[in-house]
Amino acid sequence: MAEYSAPKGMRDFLPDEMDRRERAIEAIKKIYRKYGFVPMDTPAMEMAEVLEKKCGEEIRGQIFRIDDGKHALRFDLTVPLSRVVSSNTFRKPFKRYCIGPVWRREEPQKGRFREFYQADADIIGSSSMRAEAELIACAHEAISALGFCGATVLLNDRRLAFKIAQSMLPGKESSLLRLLDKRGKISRQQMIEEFAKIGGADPKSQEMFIDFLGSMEKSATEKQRLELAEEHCPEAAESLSEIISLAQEYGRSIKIELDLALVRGMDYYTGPIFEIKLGEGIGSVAGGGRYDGLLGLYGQGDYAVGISLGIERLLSLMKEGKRAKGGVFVACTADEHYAQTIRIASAFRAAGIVAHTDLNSRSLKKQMEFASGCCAFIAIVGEKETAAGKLTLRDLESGKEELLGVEEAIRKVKERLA
RNA sequence: GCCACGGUGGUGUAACGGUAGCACGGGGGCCUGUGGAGCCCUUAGCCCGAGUUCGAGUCUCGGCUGUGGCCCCA
Repeated sequence: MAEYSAPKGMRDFLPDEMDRRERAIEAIKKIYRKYGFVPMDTPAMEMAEVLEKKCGEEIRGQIFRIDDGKHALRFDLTVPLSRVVSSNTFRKPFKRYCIGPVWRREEPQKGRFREFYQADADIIGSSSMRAEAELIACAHEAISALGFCGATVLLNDRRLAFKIAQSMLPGKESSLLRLLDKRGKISRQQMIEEFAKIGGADPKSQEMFIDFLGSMEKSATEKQRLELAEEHCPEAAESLSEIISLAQEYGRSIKIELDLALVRGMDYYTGPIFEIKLGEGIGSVAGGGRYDGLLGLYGQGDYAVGISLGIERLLSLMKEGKRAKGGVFVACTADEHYAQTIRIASAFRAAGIVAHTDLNSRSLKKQMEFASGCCAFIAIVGEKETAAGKLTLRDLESGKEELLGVEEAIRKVKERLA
């Protein structure tokens, strides 16, 4: 056990791990850019009052405060975005992405850390459901770019959920929504008991509640669920059906399920909300929704909708891949040849090939040993090579070696690594 | 914030309350220009602090931290 370790809930990313992270982040960035999102980032810390303005009590207690509470570390990427956009003029719709760390002071556990990365894409300035559909399609594509297939999008609308809750337990909507969110995790009997606890003890409410649970289970088809939505909140139902039909046009055969009990945590959502999950028993890997009210808290209000990919969860589900052995180790047999070694390594690098040189003046044997752990080739530079203006290129896998000019060697390496 | 179980070199592990060992990894050598094997040397550890005891890695308590669960969330 080291005397000093990373702070609680925070991690060091060693090279193999970091390599996977960077690859995943690059893959996501590439998709976001393809959909026209531009990069934008904000500081790790914000004025505390900015963060406190709109976050539930739960998150408030998780904020990392510094400077006697005057400043604090951002707990998500959406609130800082709202601050920036509400006091700047961007051509609308403004579409940005941001991949970076956020901090929450919680008890660490599976898939949950005190410092973790989110990959957000947001659209500011569009009230149309086209924005939702685009975000869903984009996130779906990003997730499949990471090698996951069969992702399912769960879709609901805050307005609808609220209306339904209101019809059953006026005044206790948020408790009821939280309870509905547990559906599937606890038994039906427990659901009913919990429902009674939060105020639905009378037979009439219970009947409505059981009725609703039953109708959700019975509504096997999207059409039936939409009809159920229509009954409670026509405007939400219209939005939902629009999102579904638009999303189908992205040519990705995106599987969308209406989940009338989907709630999501952040209380700034005002309209459609969505999550993406990869399968039963695996938590969601992305979530988002419309938060039209948030920007107005910081200045100029505007429409806004966003989605956030949970990098940590996605990475933990990805197969552990070893870094590929690539590149060339340019070995040097004696100090007087090191200058030539540098020149040859530089030539490889100029050609786009990863090149190492021996920094520790070690024996050729040691250099071979080291090279075999990370490289595909070793290029030996010694007396006879320097004299001939060439190098000995050895394929570390086959063990074959030959005396080549630098240009030939580069061609050979490229051929092999292609 | 709550609950359960853990914490021995960098990693993985062993040691009845009695000298902290082993393997892998790292560095060097056997081998002064050719790797993956073998052998040798070396490096490096009982999470922290109290208590019980002649004596604590081992028992007790507290803290820190890790894993998992609850809550909540990504």
